[in-house]
Amino acid sequence: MRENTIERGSGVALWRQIADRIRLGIADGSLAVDGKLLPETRLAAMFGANRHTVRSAIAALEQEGVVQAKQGRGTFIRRTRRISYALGSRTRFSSNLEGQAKEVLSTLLKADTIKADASFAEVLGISLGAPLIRLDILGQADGQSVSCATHWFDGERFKDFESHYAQTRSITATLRHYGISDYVRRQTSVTARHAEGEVLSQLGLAPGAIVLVAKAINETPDSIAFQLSETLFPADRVELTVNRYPK
Amino acid sequence: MRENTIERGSGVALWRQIADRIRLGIADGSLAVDGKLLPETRLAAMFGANRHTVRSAIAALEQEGVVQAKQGRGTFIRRTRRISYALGSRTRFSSNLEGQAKEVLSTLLKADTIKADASFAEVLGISLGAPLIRLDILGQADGQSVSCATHWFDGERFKDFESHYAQTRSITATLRHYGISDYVRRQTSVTARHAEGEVLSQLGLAPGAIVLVAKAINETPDSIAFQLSETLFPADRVELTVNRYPK
DNA sequence: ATCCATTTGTCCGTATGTATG
DNA sequence: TCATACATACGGACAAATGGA
Repeated sequence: MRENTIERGSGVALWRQIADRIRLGIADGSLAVDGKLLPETRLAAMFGANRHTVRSAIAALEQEGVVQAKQGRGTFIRRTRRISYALGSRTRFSSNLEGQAKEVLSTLLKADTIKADASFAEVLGISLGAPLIRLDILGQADGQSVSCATHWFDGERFKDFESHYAQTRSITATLRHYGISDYVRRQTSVTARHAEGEVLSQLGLAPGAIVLVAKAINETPDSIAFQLSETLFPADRVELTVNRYPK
Repeated sequence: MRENTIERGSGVALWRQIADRIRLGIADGSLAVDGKLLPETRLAAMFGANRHTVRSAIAALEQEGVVQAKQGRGTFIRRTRRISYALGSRTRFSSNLEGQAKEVLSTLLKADTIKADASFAEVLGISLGAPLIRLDILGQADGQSVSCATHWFDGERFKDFESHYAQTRSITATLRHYGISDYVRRQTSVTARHAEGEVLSQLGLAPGAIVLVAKAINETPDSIAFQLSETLFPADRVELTVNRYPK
């Protein structure tokens, strides 16, 4: 659908660019023939690179669990489709992935209380330095990490949020405990960057992988913002969708 | 807001990772003090890297036009905020950027007719191999490239689309000529990857830059899909937003 | 059972890019 | 600017495994 060129000598290693391209080529089927990747020599010719370089790319993909090479037989594809995550007014993690994965799991990675800085305070309508609850939650679908989210809540309004969350393992249920029976997403903004730091291991990504970054504001039906969040999605495993009629 | 770590030996050169981080740091203000970037030694300490490496990163950003280093004075920031592009039912390029840029420009890069493959044919309800009009359009705001879109239309329904577009320079106006006075976006899916090939020069990006990829389906009010598009946005210049009430 | 083409795996050496001090 | 260490990329040669003729 787009170009064939690979850019050399500048920041991103050839093998990594090729790995990205192969991952895409597997997804849209252009580089795969019945469950098998095209041979290394073919790929090398297509990308205008040395076979060794292609091998490095394949080794990285093997590390990620995308493919598995077998001597004398070829390189077999292990995982293919991308999960769709819908961005809408009623965005909820687990219900969002229903039908796409058999098993959907949320794990609390970290919970603590920090002080609100200016930008948080303004959006949430609290004072500068007021307590702010921060939760880090890992989302998995069928044993594969698909998201890593940080959520922020007003620490005074939601006292002991962590303990309620620990019991229910659901943000929606915990909010209900505080009298919020319904909420909607005021805004989501999306951008992308390289994954870095601890999220690499949390999401099981190879260094240099790209993550989608979705920042969201949730509000009650009377338009009071009560939650901010920043969620990272591995760009090769997840696509975000915006549909005509948000449920 | 997130980690400080930089990953070495991993496909993406340190200087490029640092350049990406500095670009972000400029956008959110965390690495800039009144129009100036923090000194190289400070940055080197923050990233746990050598000053030479930070200098390489800054040189790349200078090449991109993001900053300008002046001997003895510091490194000055030339461009800063990210443009917000709203994804909604009524997504139109130029009206979308109103208020964010003084000058919004669309340039036709290429127009041709190809044959529909299976996936295009199915969504557009045309037959396999039927003519498909393809337009490549560059979007600029205040002299800066912000998007590079490929649009596909049914070649039989929209005969001579290119020439009408050339006159009006507007897809909305051209569609009106074919009796489509209104249309909405059925779906947008978003993912991200490294920019590659000719879009690098079209968008004025450094190799290795990340682009958001938005694939969209537009339909008439009676739910007939008539247009597919794939738009690339430089992730460091644009954020995509989804709002509560799509206009 | 043997040969052959295909395909991945391993080893050598060399040149250039990246990162540090 | 220099020196050093390691990562990246290339080229060639050959070994090892596979499956079909």
